[in-house]
Amino acid sequence: MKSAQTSKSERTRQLIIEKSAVLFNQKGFAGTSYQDLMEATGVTKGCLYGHFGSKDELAVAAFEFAAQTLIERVGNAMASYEQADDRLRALLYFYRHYLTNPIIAGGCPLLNTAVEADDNHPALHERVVHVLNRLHKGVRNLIDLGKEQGAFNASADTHAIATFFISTVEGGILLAKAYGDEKPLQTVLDQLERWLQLELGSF
Amino acid sequence: MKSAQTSKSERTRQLIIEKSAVLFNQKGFAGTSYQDLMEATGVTKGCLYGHFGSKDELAVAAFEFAAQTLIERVGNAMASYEQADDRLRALLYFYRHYLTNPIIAGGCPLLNTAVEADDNHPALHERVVHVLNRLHKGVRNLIDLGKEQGAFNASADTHAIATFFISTVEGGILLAKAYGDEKPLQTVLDQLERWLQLELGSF
DNA sequence: GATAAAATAAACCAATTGGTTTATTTGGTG
DNA sequence: CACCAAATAAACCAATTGGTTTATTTTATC
Repeated sequence: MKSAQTSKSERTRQLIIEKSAVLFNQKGFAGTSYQDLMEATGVTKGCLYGHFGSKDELAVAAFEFAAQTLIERVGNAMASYEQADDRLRALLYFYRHYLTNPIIAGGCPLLNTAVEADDNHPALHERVVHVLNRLHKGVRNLIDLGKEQGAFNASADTHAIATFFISTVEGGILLAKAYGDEKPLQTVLDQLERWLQLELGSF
Repeated sequence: MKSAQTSKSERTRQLIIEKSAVLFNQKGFAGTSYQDLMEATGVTKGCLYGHFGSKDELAVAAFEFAAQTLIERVGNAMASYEQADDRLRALLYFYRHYLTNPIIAGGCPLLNTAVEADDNHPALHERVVHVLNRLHKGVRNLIDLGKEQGAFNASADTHAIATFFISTVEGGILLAKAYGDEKPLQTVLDQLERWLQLELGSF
């Protein structure tokens, strides 16, 4: 009827992924059981196994979805601007509302998954590294754009700034989540913004 | 009967705590089973339950130990200096070698435990917040000392700097752990050091 | 060297784990 | 409208989970 492109199966698969992503993000991989997944998705175990061969496979798909959503949201936040300085402001604004307007419940999936995966789950860990690379590259591209546009200091260390940016933001998210209060993240972003102005030239 | 300082029981208890702390830090609370704990401690299940009434209780004791060790190490790193600027340098130096000379295998227990606990484990979460507060207070005290000694800019925002400091360092540890490479942490600390020099006046 | 404290080995428990299979509906779609 | 993909309900599995109990052995300390 509606869409010839999304079959029932595909829609169910997507539903499973989206609901599972929240669970895994909140409870972690080891902390999430099939019982939890069945309750959260509203789908039977047989259906779950019909779409994903194992918990690992589902967890990877769920993380990919969460990461893709993150990347898209970051992209969308900046998409309407052409000037790098505007884009950078939009990026900071995006993270400023990260907790009140979350990508996915349970905090940053990159942070959460990285912590659990790096010692325990090679498949997930590999994806985490890949997404971190994408994010890092995105920030680097933004800085390089600003340099080309003459808005940013040409001698700024693009790579170091990108690393510092991601570390700072993830650390801020960690504190905000731990305290159940977005203020630490706001504080961190305020400081980061001032630092960026010094490093890149005022924007 | 009871011996003076370290009874057999106390020594075993400490052994259990120390070995468990590593496991929990690497595998997380949900990811660690009694089977794992028995193997890691070399002690039987009966002995484990003789000392700790439940996995929760043991996890809390193990985290307290890890956190106490962290606080002590940070303190020791700075203890031999009287000047706040020297202490701050020592603190940065301490974190510079955080991964090659780790407090406990598996990365930062504060970071790891915070991520798993805040949505799942109220008892652990409470301890995490408490330790974060202690750490924050420690950094604030250091900054205030520097102000009193006239080494740091008196108008610097102590609270915000402490928050930024912790966020940045934890974010750097996250990246370094994810990449299995201490370079991101080095980069982050380089940037943080430059930023602190600007904020506090060169030290 | 005696002895109480500490630790072991083991059986035991009910519940849950991740995962499989199959017969039976459901309902989307052609 | 009829068919078949998709989803359900259920039983089933062996292994493991956190946790308990008890009889036995080790050992620290007096």
